[in-house]
Amino acid sequence: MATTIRDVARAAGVSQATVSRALSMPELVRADTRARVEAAARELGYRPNRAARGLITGRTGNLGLIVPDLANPFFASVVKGVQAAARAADHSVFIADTDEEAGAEVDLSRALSKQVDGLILCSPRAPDEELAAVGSDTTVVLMNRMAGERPSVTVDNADGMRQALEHLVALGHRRIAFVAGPRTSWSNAQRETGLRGTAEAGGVDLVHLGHFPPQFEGGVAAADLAVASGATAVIGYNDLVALGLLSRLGARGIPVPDAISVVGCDDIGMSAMNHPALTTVSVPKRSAGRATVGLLLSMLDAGAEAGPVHRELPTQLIVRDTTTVAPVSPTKGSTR
Amino acid sequence: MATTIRDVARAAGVSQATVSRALSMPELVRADTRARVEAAARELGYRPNRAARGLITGRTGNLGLIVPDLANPFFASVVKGVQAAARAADHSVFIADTDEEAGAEVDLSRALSKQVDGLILCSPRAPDEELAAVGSDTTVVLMNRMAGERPSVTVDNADGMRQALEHLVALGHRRIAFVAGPRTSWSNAQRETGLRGTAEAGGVDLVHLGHFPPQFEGGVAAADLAVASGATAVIGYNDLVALGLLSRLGARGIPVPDAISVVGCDDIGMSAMNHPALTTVSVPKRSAGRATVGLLLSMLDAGAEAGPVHRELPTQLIVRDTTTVAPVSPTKGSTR
DNA sequence: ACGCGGGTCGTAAACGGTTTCAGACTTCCG
DNA sequence: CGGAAGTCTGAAACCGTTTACGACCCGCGT
Repeated sequence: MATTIRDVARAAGVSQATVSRALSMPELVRADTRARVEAAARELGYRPNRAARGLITGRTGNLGLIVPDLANPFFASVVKGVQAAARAADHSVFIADTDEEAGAEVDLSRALSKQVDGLILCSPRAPDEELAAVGSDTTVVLMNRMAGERPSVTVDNADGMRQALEHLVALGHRRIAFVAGPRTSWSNAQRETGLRGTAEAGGVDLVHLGHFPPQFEGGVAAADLAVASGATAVIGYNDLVALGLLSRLGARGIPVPDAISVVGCDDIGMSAMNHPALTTVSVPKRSAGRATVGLLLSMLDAGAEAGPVHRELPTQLIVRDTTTVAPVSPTKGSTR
Repeated sequence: MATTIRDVARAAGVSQATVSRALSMPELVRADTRARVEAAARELGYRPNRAARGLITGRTGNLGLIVPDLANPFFASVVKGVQAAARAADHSVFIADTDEEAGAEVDLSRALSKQVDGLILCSPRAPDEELAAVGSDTTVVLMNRMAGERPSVTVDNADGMRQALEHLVALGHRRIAFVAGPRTSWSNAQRETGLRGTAEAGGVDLVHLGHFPPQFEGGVAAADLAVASGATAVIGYNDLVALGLLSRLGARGIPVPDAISVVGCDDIGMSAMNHPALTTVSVPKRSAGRATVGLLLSMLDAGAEAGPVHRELPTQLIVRDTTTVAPVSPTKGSTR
């Protein structure tokens, strides 16, 4: 039914081999026959079947992307970056959403592995040993986390936290709360160590508030703990968490940023739209997506020659309206 | 390198044909040899190459999904629904993001058509004739719009608008503005006709405010026009638009809902999180995604026997905090 | 005239599966 | 014990493409 290479060959009066060559290695075939083939192909609307080609070349021209939750704007942006880069390189991308379901990435990656040249795995929470199970069949690059010797693309979370903390310190805050994300999240760990390091250096009281789901509701739940802690500023694991904080603080009538400053992380679109606009550390989501497919693609045609690679992208604090100088008389905490 | 059907055959001491049968038509092979084959397959970790299978069966087990913008939470939810349903049916899905770029769906669908059994096209803005160009090669079902005789899944936009309008009328509003979405958007047209119909029946002044981009910024831009129009309530094309309206109204110090009521459409997650929470007409995004793959899959194994099909899902007004009774003395407009 | 090399092109064998067809083996019955 | 019917299994063709190999033609040098 669909037009095949044989149809083109017949129409052009040549063999299939010539058609194949004319289209993919044009310099190997004489100019006039090449023209005949091209004309016939255009005429018949021929498009090579990539699956059949992949069968013999080993390259399918497909990439796989596994993310925990497409509805999370952070991942949505990453996906867009991946998409764009893949399309530019003439690749298609399978996208699978694990729905935050533990262990699903293993199944999904196995299902995909035969159909793709490489896999991008975005699995912040899965334990390392689980990741080890995936991708013996296909080349895998991790995104937004590191694990073992696996190639990966990450963002400099620790430095982002440093920027946020120094910003707050410069504003006079000395007791600062951090609303932690999921206990097993890789980037949460990064952010915590980043915070701890600069907190010690800067002499600030860092209050660690339990582990909360990295969503709006998590921030809502954490807000009361934050004000009770006597902190004059709160850093949310996430923009979503930070927005949750803002919401609950607003509901309680606590003015932001005058009574308490809030900063988020990720810089999702919503943050700029909020009122007041959220101060946040921006992570290059699109670029990270692009960089990851760049790395993956380069690994693919390097032919596993270079060792494991790692790229880390910078983060950047964006100061908006939810941070200001610390209130003059903090309710409690060390002001000495 | 990867284990093939031949490896399994050798390990089990049978031919490839038997392996193939044992795994896909188990009743055709004797119980003991079937057991041997299954054991060998499990042992070697054999997973059939779907691309190779597709080459001869014509079914790849892949679906394609083309959406205008993954970062838009509306589409993100739809995608999640599609994902879930596809996974349940043991299918993988290619996702392509056109980035709102006109004409991109044609290219993308052509690129994908050979690799998928069917295509879900979510292209609210493209003109009908452009859609006609896509999908002569593969079966296509439209999502969130109709066009010609194409099979499609939509939501009852018009009825949703009716519910919203009746809600506002019941609250005493008589002059109501609608912030229209893109001029060429199918669902915008649906929503406008739904509004116009019930507006006439209910005797309300419907103010049509230009065409705005279906985003937060669109709402921001439209807000001032809305208050100037003298309307006591505004319906946004979108939740994003409605949130933009709320933002600008808040910035101008106009109290919502006391001075003006606002209602959105779609019920994206953000709407419930806003303060005040947005009254909106909820559209079943996930279900729509699921229903679309259901329809597509049923068409695929019906073998093009049934004619074009259409499914329409209901919408449901969700009353939250941005709507209340009309203010007693509207600035202007017909109060007679 | 002959051999040789380079440029073009066709034949056929892969790739990893499925499916048709026919043969081999059982089983059962007369 | 022979044969018919039925059950399993294997050989081979096929899906659409790429590619190794060889055939052919041409012009060149000797």
